[in-house]
Amino acid sequence: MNELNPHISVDCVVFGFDFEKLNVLVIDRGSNDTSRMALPGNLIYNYEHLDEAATRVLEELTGIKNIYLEQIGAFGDPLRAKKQSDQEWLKSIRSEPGARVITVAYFSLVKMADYIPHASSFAKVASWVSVKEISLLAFDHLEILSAAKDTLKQKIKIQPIGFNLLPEKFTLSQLHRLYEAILEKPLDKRNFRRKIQKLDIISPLREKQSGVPHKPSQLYKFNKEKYELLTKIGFDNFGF
Amino acid sequence: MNELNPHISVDCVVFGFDFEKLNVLVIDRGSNDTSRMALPGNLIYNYEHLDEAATRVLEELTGIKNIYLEQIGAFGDPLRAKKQSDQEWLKSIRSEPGARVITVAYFSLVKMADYIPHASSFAKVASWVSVKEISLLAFDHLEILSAAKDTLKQKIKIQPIGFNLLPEKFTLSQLHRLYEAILEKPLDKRNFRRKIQKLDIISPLREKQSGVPHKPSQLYKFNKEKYELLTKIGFDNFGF
DNA sequence: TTACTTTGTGTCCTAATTACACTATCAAAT
DNA sequence: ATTTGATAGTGTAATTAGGACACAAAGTAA
Repeated sequence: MNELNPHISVDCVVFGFDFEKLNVLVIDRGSNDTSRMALPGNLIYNYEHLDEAATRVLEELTGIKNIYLEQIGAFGDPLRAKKQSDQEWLKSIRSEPGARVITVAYFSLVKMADYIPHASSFAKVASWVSVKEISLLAFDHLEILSAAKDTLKQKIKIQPIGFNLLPEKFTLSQLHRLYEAILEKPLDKRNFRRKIQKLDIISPLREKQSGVPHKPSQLYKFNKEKYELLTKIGFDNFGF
Repeated sequence: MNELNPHISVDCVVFGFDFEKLNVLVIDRGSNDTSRMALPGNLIYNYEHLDEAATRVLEELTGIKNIYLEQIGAFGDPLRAKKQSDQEWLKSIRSEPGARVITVAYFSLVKMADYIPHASSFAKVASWVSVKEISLLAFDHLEILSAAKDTLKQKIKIQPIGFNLLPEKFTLSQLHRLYEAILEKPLDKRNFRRKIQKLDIISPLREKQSGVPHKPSQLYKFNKEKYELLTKIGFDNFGF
């Protein structure tokens, strides 16, 4: 048995929604070649909780605090260091030859407006890429992304986490398109609206869209209090 | 930053069903004191996949192969080594002072008859303990057990994994009690039977119970083929 | 033969789901 | 001022699923 202990990193799948499709934050490690794009991640400190490490990595990258974060699981097989060939990255983690990396993956939901790549003053620049356009990523990050999508799909069926992807004020159409984007299937407009309204976890505001070249839409906000009531009853099924 | 790398272990929550309640395999590390009971687990080898490590640990412990295993997630905060006081265990993992342990937790579903503690010829003896009776475990294992129960509850709603806990031939009543035990809520007998039969993933055998002091029950087997058909349609909701 | 135990079944009522199409309201262009 | 284009917003009917509920049947044991 090799006595080397593995390195532990956290990788984050940060989802954002642009009112049309799901996007993910990726770090461009050179060209525009997707095989050189990676999920944001870093080694954990020795004194750090796993969840805190993920929070830190995201804040270092985007400056966003109070981010919705959820663990996906642990990834990393012993061949990972051999499969990937990025010597620079290997050095950057102070890798001894033969040492492996185990990564604990997280997924995160943020309001896209909270992170605008070129406005950021952070070292590595991450950029938003449509989830559908990603067919290759560095390391095992494609597998992690895939797991993140699955976890998100499941999770949104039992908890109202989608609101983390929308601004405080949003329209039913935006919420509708969000659910369609996450679940990757069309949902009937009227049935969706009826269902979401019956849940009674969103409240209409005294405000409508303005400046849009069509009928302005009613704005709503997520009603956390009413949702808390539901969970106390053991509610865990949004029926999608 | 401390340069020590953490140790990685796998811990397994092995569920078994005795036709009445859910049980878990725990290792008795001394007395009958539950604070000294722990989930089976071990350090991973450096050349080992995470899933393989979990498979190995279980086989070393119980001799069972082809076990249903699913990752729950990674656990372990930097204080774990301080919180727990078991010096013997610390030594057994060759722990440097200050080194932390991160554990990747798995849950596993086995047929209880496949592992009978005292018939085993394995070093550490694990024993079956009713899940409901466990209110304390060593390390952070109670937290892991709790996560395992939650994961199992969710998972059984979308995949027919419960059959891993039953023998090849089982009765509808046994399946019924299994679902009640996992979901921790009563399910109406007739409604349960109707629902499970409509799914069409179990097939009656030309065989009935015998030797029981009551009306003998029809035996069924899980029909994997029909289930595969369902999944191809994207079916993922058992409606519990 | 009786007592005991568990199996196995059907109906009614309510709630949830699906499929489906037209009018209303705004900005922009003419 | 009128038209065009775009999206918002709404209801109903038919089907399907879910929940509550009680009694006869088939075996063993006494």
